[in-house]
Formats: sequence, C-alpha cells, structure tokens
Amino acid sequence: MNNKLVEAKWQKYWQDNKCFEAFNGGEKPPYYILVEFPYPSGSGLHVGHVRSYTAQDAMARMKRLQGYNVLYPMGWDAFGAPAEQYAIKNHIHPKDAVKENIATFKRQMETLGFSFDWSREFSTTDPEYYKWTQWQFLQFYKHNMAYKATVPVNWCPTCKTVLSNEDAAGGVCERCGDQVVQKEKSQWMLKMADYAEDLLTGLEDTNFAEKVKLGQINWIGKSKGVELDVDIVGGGRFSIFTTCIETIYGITFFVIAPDGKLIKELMPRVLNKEEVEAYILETQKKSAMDRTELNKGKTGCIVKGIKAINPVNGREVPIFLGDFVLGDYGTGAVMAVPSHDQRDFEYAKVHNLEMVQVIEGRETETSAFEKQDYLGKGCKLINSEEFTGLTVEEAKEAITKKLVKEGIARVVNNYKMRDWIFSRQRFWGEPIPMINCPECGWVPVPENELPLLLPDVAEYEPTDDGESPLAKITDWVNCKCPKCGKPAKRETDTMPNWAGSSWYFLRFMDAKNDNAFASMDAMKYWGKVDWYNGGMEHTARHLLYARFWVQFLYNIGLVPNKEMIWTRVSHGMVLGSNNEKMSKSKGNVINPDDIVNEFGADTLRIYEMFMGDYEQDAPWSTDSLRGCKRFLDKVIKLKDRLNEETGISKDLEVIINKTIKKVTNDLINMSYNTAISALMILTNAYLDKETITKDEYRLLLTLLNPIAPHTTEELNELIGYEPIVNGRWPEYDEAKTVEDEREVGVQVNGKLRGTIKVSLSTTEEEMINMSMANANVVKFIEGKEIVKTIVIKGKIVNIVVK
RNA sequence: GCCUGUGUGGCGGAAUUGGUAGACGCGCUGGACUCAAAAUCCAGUGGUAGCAAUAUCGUGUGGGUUCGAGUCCCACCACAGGCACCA
Repeated sequence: MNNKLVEAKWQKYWQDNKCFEAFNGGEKPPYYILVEFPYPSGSGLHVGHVRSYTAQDAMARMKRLQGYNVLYPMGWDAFGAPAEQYAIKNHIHPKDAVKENIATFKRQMETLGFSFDWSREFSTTDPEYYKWTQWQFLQFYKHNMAYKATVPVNWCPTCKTVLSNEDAAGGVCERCGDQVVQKEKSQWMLKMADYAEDLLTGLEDTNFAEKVKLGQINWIGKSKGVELDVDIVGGGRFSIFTTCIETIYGITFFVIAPDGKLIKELMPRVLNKEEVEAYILETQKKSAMDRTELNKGKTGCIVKGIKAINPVNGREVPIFLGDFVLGDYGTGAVMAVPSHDQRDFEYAKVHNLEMVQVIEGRETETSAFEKQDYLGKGCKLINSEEFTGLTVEEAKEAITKKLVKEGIARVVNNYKMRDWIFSRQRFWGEPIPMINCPECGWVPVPENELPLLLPDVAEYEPTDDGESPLAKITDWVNCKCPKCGKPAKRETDTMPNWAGSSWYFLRFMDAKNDNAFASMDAMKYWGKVDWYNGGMEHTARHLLYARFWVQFLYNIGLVPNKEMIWTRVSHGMVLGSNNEKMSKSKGNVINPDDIVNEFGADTLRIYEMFMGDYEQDAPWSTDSLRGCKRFLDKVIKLKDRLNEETGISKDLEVIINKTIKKVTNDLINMSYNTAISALMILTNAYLDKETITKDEYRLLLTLLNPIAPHTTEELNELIGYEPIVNGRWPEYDEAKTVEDEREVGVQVNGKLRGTIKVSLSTTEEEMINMSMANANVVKFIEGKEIVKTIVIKGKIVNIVVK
C-alpha cells in the first residue's frame, strides 16, 4: 500500500465531500471539541502539536460516527513578539512572515489528516477578527472596566525596551546582559481583580480537572484576613493587612513596602532620608523575581523619626522598609510579629529587633522556626491581656470583633490576583482603539470605524524612550478627536497576546459573522466547549484570562453562559529521545514531515497515541514508532485472510465486544494508549485464525479509524464497503463482554499458591473446595488450622491458616 | 519556601480503583526462512536459586492499616512543572 497516494486520496475525499464541516443547527446533537490554536512559529509544526491534535481528532471522529454534529475547529494565534523580532531583523512586514508560517502549519496539519472544519479558520491577526477584539476592548472601557494606571515595568536602558519577567530574570537583560531597572509607565489595565470572587465560584460550573482548578485557585490567591488602621505618633495613620490578627500583641515593628505610596507620603517626616531613599533606589533595581528569590527578605532599613502605635496596647514601635513587602499587594504594609512568623523572625534576627511571644508552645529564640507549631492546633494565647488563655481560633474571632467594633479594623478578603496590564509597547498586536484629545481626554475610536488597522510600514523598532513602534508613525498617530474634532493622538500601545486568545473559541461558533463577534443564537446552539485541550503551561493564565473575558461579556449580556468551557484537559509534552525538552540547540528535534514521509501519517498518529499516558510527558522513540508501523502492517495483512462468511464468529464474540467497549470508553477518557493496546490484542486474535469474516475485519477497521483514518478507509473500500466516515460507530453487548470461564488465583495467607478455573455459575463453596484440592495449595495448608477463607467472586480465594 | 504532579523490568508504559503486578509495545536472546542480509514468522524474556515443579525477593525509602497494598494512612527521599517574601 502506498502511503502517500492513500493519504492524499482520502484527504481529498474528505475535503471534496465536506465531511468535517459542522452546522449551526440540525437534528444531530452538537459537540464542541477544541484544541488550543497554535502560535505559528517559523520552525513549523512540533510533534507535540501532533500529539494533542491527533488525540482530539480521534475523539471528534468517533463522536461524528456516534451521530454528533461535531465542531472541531482550527485557527491561528499569530500576534506576538517572535514575528515582530523576525520582522525587525529582516525588514519585512510581520503579516507577511505570519502568512508564510500559517501556510506551512496548515499544510502540515493537512498531511496528518486532522478532521478540522477549515471553513471556520481564522487568524487573530485578520482585521475581520481583531476588529472584534478591539470592539470588545471598547465594551470593557465603556463599562468602566478599563483604565490607565502607572505601573513599574522591567526596562533595559541599553536595549531601550520593556522586558517580561522572564527576559529580565536575575535583574539582567536576556538580550544584552546589562542591568534591568524598574521604570514607571502609564498602561491600560483591565479590572480583573473585581472578578476574583466570580472566577473562583465560577469553577463550580466547570468540569476542569482538579489540578487545573487548583491552579486557578492558587492564582486567584484568596486570603481572608483583617485590615487594621494603625496610628502614627504625631499624627497620621496607615493600614495593614494580616491573616493572623490574633498575634497582634506580639507586634514589635511594622514593615512597609519601599515601592508603595505610604513611604512617599511619610518622606517629609523621615529623619534618615538619605538611607531610606538609597534603599528605595536599590529596590527599584530589582525585578519582582529578585525581590522574591534573593536574600529571602532580609534586606531593609529603619525609617527614623516615625513610630507607629499598636492599637491594642498603645505600644510605640518602629517602622522599617523591607522589600519583602510588596507595594501592590494588600495595603503595602504589614505588622511584624517575629515570634510567630517565619519571615518576620528572620528580618528581626538580621536587624536585631525585639520579639514578644504571644502564643504558648514554642521558644522564640529557636532558629528552626515552625509556623505550624501553633496553627490550628488549639494553642493558647499568652501575654495578650484579656485574650490570654483563648485558643488561636477563639482569639482570632474575639480580637477581630473588638477591633471592628472600635471602627479601626475591617474583615476583608485579599486576592493575590491583580488587575490585568493590558498594554504592550509593541508593534505586532491589536492597536488599542483609543484617542487622546487635549480637550476631551481619552476618547474611544467610534465602533463603526473599527477595525483600527495596523499601518503598513517597514520599521518596527521601539522608540528611544520605550514607546511602541507605532509612536514613530506620525501619519497614523495624528488624528482628529471623534468628540470635538480637534487634533488628537492615537494610543500607540497594542494589546497583549492573551487578548485574541481570550475569546477565539466563541468566534469558531460563528466565524463568518460580520455583524457581531458571534451571534447569540450560534453561541446558544453550541453552548459550552465540551472538551478544551491544551498545555499545562496555559492552564493558569490563558484559561483565567479567557474565563474573565467571558464572564464580563456574560455580565453585559453578550454570551449565554458565565462559563463557556466545560472540560479542560492538558496533555504532556513530547520530549526528545534523551528525555529532555526538544530544542534546536540540543539537536533532539523531530520534524513531523520527516516521519510522515518515511512512515506515513497513520503510523505517526498511532505512535503518538500509543507512546504513553496522554497527560504525562513522554520521550520520543523511533524504535517504538517502528513497532506501530508493524502493527499497521499486520492490520493490512489481515485483508488476505478474509473468508466468504458474514457476521461474527462465536469464538471472537467476547473479544470483539470487549474491544468495542474498551475503545469506546478509552477514546473519551483520553486513555489512547490502552485503546491501541486493545486493538493490537484484537488484531493478534484475528491473526491466530486461518480466516476471518469481512464483518469482523470491518469492525477492526472502524475501531481503528479515528486514530488511523487513511489506511482504514482504504482497506474498507478495498473490501467493498461505503466509506467509514459516512458510517456508524459500532455498539457492544455488555452481556457478551465477559468470558464464562476464567482463572482465579488462590492465596494462602495472602500469597499466591495456585489458580483454579471457574465459570460464572461456580458457587463460593465450590471455589473453596477446588482451592483445597489444588496440589500446591495443599502443601501450604496441610496440618495447619484454617482460620478463615475469603472468596471474592471472579477475583480471588484466600485461605488464612495458622 | 509554598502548591501541583510523578516515581513500577533493560526501555515506553498496563493493572478491572484494595484482589493472580508487569497487559500491549520496544529492545534483547534463541530458532525458522535466506547463499547472505533485511523484512517476516515461531519461542523465550523482572532479579536470585534450581534441569524442573517450585521457592524467594520485588512497584523510590522507612513505618502502619488489612486475610490481602503499586493502589489506603503517616513520615521521608528524588525528579519535573507552576507560583512566590501574598502578610
């Protein structure tokens, strides 16, 4: 069989007959299977893509045969930095580079026979698509969900560019190796923090894997605590947030963030200004990463001239700066209780500060501090005036109650999740459709002027002061204010990569709509995405952004459900044969084109499904791939064993029913490797026979079809049947999935000593008698007292002797 | 530091969810076919002892629960990923 001809033939058949086009409506129940659309990089399709696309493809193909109207779409997430870098280097427009990459990706996908509905294809970089991304941004703006704020960014003074945390790791620019500094920049923000609670509760309306849910929960980072007002000696006050208010009598100092507002306000009263300013400057040089990783929060300096008053006992304690306190989390200030908090303890040790123990049960001076010493164990308070003697839990409640009553504290929930910084100083992204007018301030671009197109230019370098490359294109920047008509300037920042991918799954439901991003009818018809598959690296951020975006659209009445994704699953990586991540520098990259050429698309598909647990990483093995080729060859060879009989022979009845059941369940439970194993077993059973019937053969071909669609279609046609793609998925008879006779193990004291053959009708008593008669078993029970016997029907017999 | 995974033959991995550990595949060994090789087919294949029946050890380590533990509980170790001085 010639792979290339067969593959091309069936790919053409599917395309000509529009086999995989989904319809918005009709008799069949809808079923929406989604894989993360790829970023079409210059290096082409990765074998990792092939793994997840094949997995979902197999599911889609089976579901179609089961009578569903399956939507399995594909598109391109094509905005982003790599295309921009490439464009800068080669002086071509990123859209041209992207066009080429998309063509390569698409060709590769087609050679693999994925059953995508190409009629719904789009790229996030298509003006027809990003028109709606921009439109949706305007809805955020109009509903007061978008605002401008000054945010510190990683800035490389040498490259004159803004860097991601990743590119600024270690406080050093990844490109030039020079020091990175923090620079203030005015950025567009989306009020995502407002949705923290909804994003948390919304998880209940999803079927995400537990680990995915946990990832979301951790990212949102809810913590319940108390916000407490603290007076400053000589006037003024500030607030702190704590989750351990019960330790309030142990406060020996406060720590405030060097990058927060508070220290700026206090500055005029600070006596050691030079020292404080030097420390603030030092902090600015550190990226968020450094502040967290280096020195473990021990750096800092005292703020002289200002003391704070502990509200419960009037004690005056010093205030310190410490970069372990972050300006943008909580209130940017904390109470420090070194006796009962690890970090406070370390800080106090380094700076030689007092410690007051307020909870019994541990020594303050120990270096091996253990927070869990008192948490949740009913330990009692000491040195805490009227609260002395209460348990931690009781004291938490009582102290909170008292402080709230006094009006100096509030019970609050704090969330780690912050608002979404939505600006990028880049060229290759959706332009943010806003205009800055000297008279009217920020004015949105009128909706009927969307899309606001990216200009066609040849230079994409950022400006010297880090503005977007768009800032240099004066023709584009200068415009008229839509409100007053006077000269105004466009926003030159673009949107982050996450924007276009936050709603693409909605667009697939109604991809050609010119009047809306997707019609309500279409979204209601498809409902939630039934299966959403992607990499683990996207299960926190992308998924959270997408859910936030959907929840907002839901709240303004534009989508039918608050959650639009039902099940989220994640696949493991395909590693190089050396068990390391595939990369050019390691020389372990496998190109799917080469494999398709040499072994055929179906072999590659089978192998990638067989290579291991789908959710786990798995190393590449060309030897194992050959084994899959061998399996496919065996299936082909079976064609020469067909006899003239029809139906299913008696001796194959059980294994056939068993296999149908196993494959049907495994394909929907993502246990692809065991589905293939079952098909191998069936194939071997067929090969044990001189001849098989056409019906038996066709059944194997149908079951294998979702994973190896080309070869099975061809064989099916050769034996004279209508294409599998137009047929039906086989059903099984539960009663025929178990053999009547089976072997059961016999144990003595839990150790296997023999087996007996039983049928479904063998009674427990008979099983015991048969066990006792087993020669080897007798050796171990002879002359011993039988304490008891345990019989688990169809599974095991255990004889306990003394 | 925290969170989440993972740990089973020479290798990738199975294990009906507490019931015969190692399915299926790779690799390896022996044999058939061949002038020869490849391909294909047949047989074997966790370690140790034994010609064998069989015994014994064996699912990262150490304990525990149970008639019975890869699976449950406790403690620990290693690796991977994510997040982070989150108060």
